[in-house]
Amino acid sequence: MTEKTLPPVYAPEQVEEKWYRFWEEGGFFRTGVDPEKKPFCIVMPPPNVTGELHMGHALDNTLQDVLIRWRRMQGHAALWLPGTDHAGIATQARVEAMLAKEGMSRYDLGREKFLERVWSWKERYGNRITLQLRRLGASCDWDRERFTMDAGCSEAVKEVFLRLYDRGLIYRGSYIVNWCPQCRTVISDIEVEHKDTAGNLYYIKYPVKNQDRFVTIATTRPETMLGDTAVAVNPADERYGELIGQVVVLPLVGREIPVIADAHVETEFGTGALKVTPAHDPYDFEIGGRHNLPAVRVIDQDGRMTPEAGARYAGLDRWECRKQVVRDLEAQGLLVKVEDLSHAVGHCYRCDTVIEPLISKQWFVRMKPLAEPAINAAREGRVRFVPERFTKIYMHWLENIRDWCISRQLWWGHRIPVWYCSDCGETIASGREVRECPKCGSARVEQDPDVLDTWFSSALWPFSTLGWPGETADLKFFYPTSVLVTGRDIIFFWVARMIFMGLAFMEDVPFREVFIHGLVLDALGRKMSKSLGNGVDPIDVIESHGADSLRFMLVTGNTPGNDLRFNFEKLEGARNFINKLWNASRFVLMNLDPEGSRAAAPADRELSDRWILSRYREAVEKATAGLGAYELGEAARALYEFVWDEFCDWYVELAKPRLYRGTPGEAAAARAVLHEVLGGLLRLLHPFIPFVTEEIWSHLNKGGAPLIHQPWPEDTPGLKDPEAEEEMGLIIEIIRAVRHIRAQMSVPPGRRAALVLVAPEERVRRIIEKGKGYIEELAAGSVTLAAELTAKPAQAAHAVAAGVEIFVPLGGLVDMEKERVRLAKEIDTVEKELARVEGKLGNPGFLSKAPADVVAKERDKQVELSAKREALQNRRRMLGEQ
RNA sequence: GGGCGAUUAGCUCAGGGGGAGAGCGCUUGCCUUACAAGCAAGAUGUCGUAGGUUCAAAUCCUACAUCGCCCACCA
Repeated sequence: MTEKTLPPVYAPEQVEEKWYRFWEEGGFFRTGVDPEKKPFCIVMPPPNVTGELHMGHALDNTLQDVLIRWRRMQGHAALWLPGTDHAGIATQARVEAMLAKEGMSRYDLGREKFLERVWSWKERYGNRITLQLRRLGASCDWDRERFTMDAGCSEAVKEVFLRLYDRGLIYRGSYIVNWCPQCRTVISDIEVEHKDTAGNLYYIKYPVKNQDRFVTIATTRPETMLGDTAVAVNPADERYGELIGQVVVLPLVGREIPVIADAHVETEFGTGALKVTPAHDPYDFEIGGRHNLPAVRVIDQDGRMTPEAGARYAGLDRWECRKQVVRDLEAQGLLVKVEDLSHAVGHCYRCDTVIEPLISKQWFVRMKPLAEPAINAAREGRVRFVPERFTKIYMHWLENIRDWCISRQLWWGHRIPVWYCSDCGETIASGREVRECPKCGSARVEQDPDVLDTWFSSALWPFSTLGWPGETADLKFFYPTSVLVTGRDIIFFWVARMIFMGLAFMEDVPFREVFIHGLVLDALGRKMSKSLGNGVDPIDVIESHGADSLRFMLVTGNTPGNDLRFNFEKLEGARNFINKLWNASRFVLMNLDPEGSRAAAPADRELSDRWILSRYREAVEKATAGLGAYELGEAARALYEFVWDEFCDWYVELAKPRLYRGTPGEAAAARAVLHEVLGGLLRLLHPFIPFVTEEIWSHLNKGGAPLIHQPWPEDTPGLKDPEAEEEMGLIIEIIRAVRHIRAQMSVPPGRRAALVLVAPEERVRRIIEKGKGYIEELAAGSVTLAAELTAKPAQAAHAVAAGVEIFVPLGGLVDMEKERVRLAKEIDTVEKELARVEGKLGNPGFLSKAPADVVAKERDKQVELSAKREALQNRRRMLGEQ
């Protein structure tokens, strides 16, 4: 009776919360070390604590959840370890913005108070995204939730820093770095986004000292000329040969600077003469290093000109100064021309401000020694990318890697565990607070004010979350983790760094496989972004269509590594599918044997039962294979097709007459098979759409164990029933043909028509015999057709002669004549090829001289071709010889 | 400048050496006791262009074109 209470439309909002609570509180997501089971572990890419769930997260976490739920059902110790990232710049900026509203800056509060504010902000808002992940259905082991700045992770960060420092792989130095004047911190090379920007190329004359001539240089940044300390030309450049070693007078400044030769100067670009500003250009910095040039710093940390730029310019904003310099040059007649130029300009990935290269003292990680093992690991296949092509991108980056700048001028983050003695200048790296200098005993020691790049702690995530630097059972059991699922946008930021850190500290890769997915684009194919305002909020979607619909939409039609367009039609398609499943289940539940007798002896099964069970095996096979190959979209699609096109459209319809009008035995058999297949389907679909399947399961298996812990259906290709599949396949074709006749040709009841079956006669008779009932049922009203079913065109003609007016060749809804021609051609080519192979094999010279494997290959080919020829000839026979 | 991906039905996309696929949209007919978020029947494609390999190419190879992405110190 309760079955009747199931509404005809599935209402996700009424069940999702209930089931999530049931799973979480029931401890169904919990996993620990279990030597009886195989470990399967995914460490979640930690979303920013400041974050709100966006479509990218939804996709990433859906894929992970599908894999985890699948492996859990397969009986693995499936651990999905969640957590969040402290997101240095992002979080600090968020809290600073809050302070700004109160009219304060972090400096007003001071470091300690400010950090307190950030922590309380984190306590208050930091769990937001994890709550949103729950709504998506993410089956993480929340008891193990971690944070990149919790005690354990902080311990790991310190330990790694100190060990790298001891190994000489971390050093401090003055280098030119990418400075963001807005965020007021240095950022690493990969945090700089190069954007093509429309700019100008200014041609400026530099007078040669004591001579009446000039060198004309070209620059996009005239304001930096105030810091020039040389002009460089290519030594092979004939135009400038005699100038090398001469001195030019820097306009506006009056400084005398040398003309030097450097082989890296392009002769083609601009005038071939390059102004050298070591303090404000990475390239010039290197030239400066090679030639021992002084660096004159003319721009400060706020992007303003320094006193060294000269009184006229000091204090000006860099853009203001550019205009001023150009005006001044023009006034002095030193500006030759200005050209338009589109060139790549570095922007801050966070705030989009134009990066200012500055010389600054920072901490770096020496990358070459760390990169090498990471390259080897990929080359040797110890870590495998899916899709494969991302291996190349990863390798290319590591092969050309430069040292990693890891210090950040922020307060929120892992503070660099280094102290400096202001008396003797000693640098002390330590895991503990240092109060006095171990060298001179001075108490005037101060910790480095900077913190580490956020990605430094993320790089340790796969082992810091499992208890490193302790030697935990978790580490032994779950490390290396099974797979990393992430977007291709953070291969460098994160994936590569985890790999080299894992290799450096765990002596093994952090994960065996990296499953890369693309971006979620909007309906027009654009990146979803806040500034465009084209983002779709996953929570809105969950509220309107349910989490299962969102998940299913994200998984289907998505192939590894490729972008995915979000559109509502697809979402509706997913919802409709879920509703279809819901209704098919309603049907099964309504017809369930009230006595609960489910088992039907195989003997009671009829053709359609055998058929659907066999098709079900096929679905199991495809779903399992798809999941194993990370072809989740393919797996989901196979299930979609099975549910809709086979189970609903055919089997359920074929079961109805037996349920409604059949003998008790027939009805019981149908019920049992419906129950069995639906039960299996729910398992297969559970990883993709966990809520609705668990809900249906609870009705189907009252009082039983929940679906989430049911075993995944075994892949049993041996239980397939090819005979049933073939017979049923033909019957389905017949039914479709009969319907076609009726619909297209409007056969009124009572009028006679004939179907021509393209198959050997005795088979046709058998099929017709078996399929008669089905045909009468599903092509009702056409019953008079059944008697006329016939095997050969000739007989069809006979039927026509006997007053039958319409006939349609089956399989022959295709053009029979065209088919015959095609077949003839194919047989011809196969025969030709076969003749060639047989000729070869009949040649004693070939047999005695050719290598054994070549001969074997030819023999295989012969067998294959003969089989093919036979199949083709059979088909031709079936078409009916003329 | 280098690398990668895409190009298949009106739209969004799967597939992939031998008979062109799905969803949506469209046409026609249906509220048939699971479902109108549905059922049944249909129409629609020289699979970007040009070469090559092959008995056979939408599929593999090579160029090219268009779009997109990533990397890069031509100021």
